[in-house]
Amino acid sequence: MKLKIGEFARLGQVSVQTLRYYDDLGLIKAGEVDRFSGYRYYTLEQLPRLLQILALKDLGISLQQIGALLDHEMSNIELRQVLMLKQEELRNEVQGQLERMERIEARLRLLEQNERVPSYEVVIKQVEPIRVFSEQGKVSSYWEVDPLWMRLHERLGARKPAATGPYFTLCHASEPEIELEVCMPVAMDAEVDGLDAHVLPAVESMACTVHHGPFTGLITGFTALMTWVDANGYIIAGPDREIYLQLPEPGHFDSDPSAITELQIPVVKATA
Amino acid sequence: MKLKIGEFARLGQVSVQTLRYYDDLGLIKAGEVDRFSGYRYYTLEQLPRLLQILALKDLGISLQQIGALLDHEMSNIELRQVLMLKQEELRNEVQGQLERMERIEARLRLLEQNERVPSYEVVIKQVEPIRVFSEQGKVSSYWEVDPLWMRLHERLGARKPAATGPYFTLCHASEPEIELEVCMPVAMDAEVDGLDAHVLPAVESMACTVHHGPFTGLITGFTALMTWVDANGYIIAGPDREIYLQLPEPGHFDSDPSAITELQIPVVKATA
DNA sequence: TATACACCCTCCAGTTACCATAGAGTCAAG
DNA sequence: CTTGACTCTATGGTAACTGGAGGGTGTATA
Repeated sequence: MKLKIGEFARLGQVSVQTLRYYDDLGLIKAGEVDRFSGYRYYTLEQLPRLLQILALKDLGISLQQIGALLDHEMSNIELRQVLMLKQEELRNEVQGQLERMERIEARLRLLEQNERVPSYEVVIKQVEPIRVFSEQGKVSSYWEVDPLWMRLHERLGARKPAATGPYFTLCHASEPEIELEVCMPVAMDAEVDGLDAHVLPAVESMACTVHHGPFTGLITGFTALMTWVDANGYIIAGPDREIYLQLPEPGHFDSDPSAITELQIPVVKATA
Repeated sequence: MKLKIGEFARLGQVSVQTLRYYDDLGLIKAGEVDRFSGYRYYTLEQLPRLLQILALKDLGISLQQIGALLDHEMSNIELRQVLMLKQEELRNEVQGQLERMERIEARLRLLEQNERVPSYEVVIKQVEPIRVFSEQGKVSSYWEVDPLWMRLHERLGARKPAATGPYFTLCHASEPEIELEVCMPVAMDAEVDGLDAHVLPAVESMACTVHHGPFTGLITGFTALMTWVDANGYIIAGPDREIYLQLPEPGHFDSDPSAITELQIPVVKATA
């Protein structure tokens, strides 16, 4: 009693191509192949093997592994490990998908209010430790930060080391007073005698967005960023940063539309 | 201020190849390409677009759709639909994955007890309606089913229509008495004058396995099937079927190892 | 000025588990 | 003998990249 491939396929609830594919892979060879026509013939005895394949595939195991398994090249201790790994993988995937669903919800809510594609996109990055020369101080307004830059400039004097990235500002506190730190990133081994640089530790997850336009708009950028952070179930976990990717023309800080500034806030997932 | 592809990639936290890929797709073209070296140069102004792409991708939207979206070929009503569809899709996926995890658990438990790959694989199929000529009756034991077959045979006499599949038995009840129905599947339009066939309705989900060996072992097959059904959170929802894919040699029902029988039980997912 | 080294280019192959199609051959019934 | 359902091989496609070969470019240092 031989079955043509189509009949066998129906019994196993798979497509004919799939069977041919498995044949090519050697996963389940046809019991007999007609020498002249090339027709594959299967027997009912092969059905259990096909079903085993489908069952294992259904658990998410790759065809390669299934092959190894069925040819007894894999002990059931290994199978166990594979299964537990798969489970772990699935757990993570489910977790990720749930988070993605949350983000979609947030986006849909945003869409309710806003008409167009939002102007601020937020991403979560990891940030490496950065070594900086910096100058910290209290200011009475965000526009009074210049003196800090000048002090930094003076301190470094002529022996300025090379900056390894754009300058930025850290905001340590805004209440009761605004406390800022202006930073110039330098190489990990850079030294200027008599001055000490310090290292900002790495940040696991940093919510980031990019503001495009004059500094007067930075506040809306921060607002959008904070809104996102909140809507996506994060909480703030450190001083935020303002990174001057592209400075405005000197003297036009409030009007040059070509300025580009990255806004960053360290966050952690709220565990509620 | 132009950025080389590597710098731009770092800002967006993507790989250089990815940027080149997106360039090929036209998703985000380099702002300038050196005519001679072929070097791509990006500007900071392009960063927001890249971040938008990444944000949308992160929501699970395909690059194609993102392209359409950013080029304003897709209204935000459509975006909304896409997002809601995605959400639905994710919900189903999560559902599926949770079920898969359950199956893996069941398999792991099975592995605890059993040493080898299990001898019975279970699959869930959909089953089409089947038209049958059948003979129903009560028997005192599963070995007393022969008379039913003979009655069916007699009734059909010489005017036997062609069977459209293997013969099978339905088990309507096993308590207090065993009530069986022996069936011969026929075409939907087959008629034998004076006899009426009836139609077994389609079954949404049928738990199926294949028993390979003499009939005496059928009981272990059914046991395995029921165990699986139970372990995977299903409950029985109709009469089971025994399909004689390959009958044993006549007179050796209890010993012929080449018999192949498919065991089927209609089930529904337990809603607990 | 030479050279080292990091960076960039294009093109191609590979990943997974199949599906679709073309063009040709085969089988069983009427 | 034809018809229609089936089968064969071989190739190309899917999504979103990754990796590599083989070769050119840009800049900082010796």
